[in-house]
Amino acid sequence: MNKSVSEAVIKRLPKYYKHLKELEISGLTKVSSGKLAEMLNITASQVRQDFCNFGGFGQQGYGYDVGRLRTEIANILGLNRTYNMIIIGAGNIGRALASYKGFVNEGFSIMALFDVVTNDKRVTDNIPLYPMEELENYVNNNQVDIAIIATQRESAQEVANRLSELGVTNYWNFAPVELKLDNKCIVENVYLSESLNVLSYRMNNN
Amino acid sequence: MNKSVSEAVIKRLPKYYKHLKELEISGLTKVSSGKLAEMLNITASQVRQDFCNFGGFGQQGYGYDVGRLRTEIANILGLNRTYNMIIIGAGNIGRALASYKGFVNEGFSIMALFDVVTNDKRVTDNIPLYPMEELENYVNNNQVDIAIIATQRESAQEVANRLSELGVTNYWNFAPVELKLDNKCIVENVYLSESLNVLSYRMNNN
DNA sequence: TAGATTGTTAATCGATTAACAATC
DNA sequence: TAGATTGTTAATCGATTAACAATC
Repeated sequence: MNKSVSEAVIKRLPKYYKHLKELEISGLTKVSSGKLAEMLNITASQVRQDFCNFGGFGQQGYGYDVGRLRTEIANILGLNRTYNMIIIGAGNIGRALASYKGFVNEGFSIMALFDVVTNDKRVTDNIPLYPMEELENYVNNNQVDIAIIATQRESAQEVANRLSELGVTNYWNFAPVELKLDNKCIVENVYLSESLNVLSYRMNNN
Repeated sequence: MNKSVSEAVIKRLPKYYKHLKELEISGLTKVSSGKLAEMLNITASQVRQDFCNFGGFGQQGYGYDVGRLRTEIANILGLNRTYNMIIIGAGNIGRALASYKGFVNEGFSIMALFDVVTNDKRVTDNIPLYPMEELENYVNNNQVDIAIIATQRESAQEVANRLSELGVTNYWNFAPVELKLDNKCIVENVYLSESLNVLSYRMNNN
């Protein structure tokens, strides 16, 4: 099993998962590597190789059972459990993520928002907004699986350090910096401006 | 010159650019491939190979001139001009992007927001919010370089079709669907839930 | 049984890394 | 001149693709 699954494969897993959910909703119960390949715009070979990394979930001559495959991939992705998340930074992005309903369905719940300024900002939906001073107290008394860093670039590292000392190891980072944390920490970055720059690159080089 | 630059290289360009800006701010005027490699966490060879794709901007025995290199990469990325953007969908993400100040510095300005519901929502900062019926009229009378799709999943494709018919060819898509548009269109996707799923994968497989 | 389609090995392709002559 | 460092070619590594025996 997963002794170093390549980055490329990992990035495709959520795509498989998404398409399998769609297939399941549309009532299909079986799917072939060829069909999945078409949906993801890759080759059937690659689909089979990808699943082979995890043992292979198909049946020769038949294909893959949609429900089974979806469950297997959900397990691989860790979607068979729930995650408590907090957001640091109640600015535009922080509040947008807080009120976005899409994550909860997949087991990711946002428990609290933190910001230096708490007065002029409303609590978003039913999620409480705490001042930064409350961070230590909150984390010590609540399970925090993932911290979402949605602060200004300047304070992101400092906030991550504080969280790291409190034992938080998993970060979804929206600040345009590379967080330097010790090796046991896991950081997944969303660098919006890089994405926008790639778009403008393509606009000028196609 | 750029006869098929690989995806991997393209994705690194914004990172080079970001670090070069930092170097410039910190007052450094020269930088070596080794130094840049260290900043990006790659090898010096790779840095030189990357720049070689575009002709090479260095000087043997010296290194790269920070200002020159930054300008060259800015040109490659198309950052030597401005872009007029509109946002379709004034929900959480749409409004967050509208009020985010970071893009304007790089020449990306948000000119208008569109949504089916315009009454109960305030105009964000100074950006006007129009009803969807105004879309055709607006696009026909204003330069729109990039459309940001921030609608619900369900309406994203339909909105993109409308824009495409109006001649808009460049899309920054935040809806969790793959937009199907003709080949001359350029779509750059930001799939937040895929990023979150990769995070949970790593949390469960490290 | 015949047809379909997997899992997996082998071949190919492309990206990364190493090496080094060129030269500032 | 000697040291540093590029641009670029060659070697290596890893990912994708092709092929096919196994088998449902």
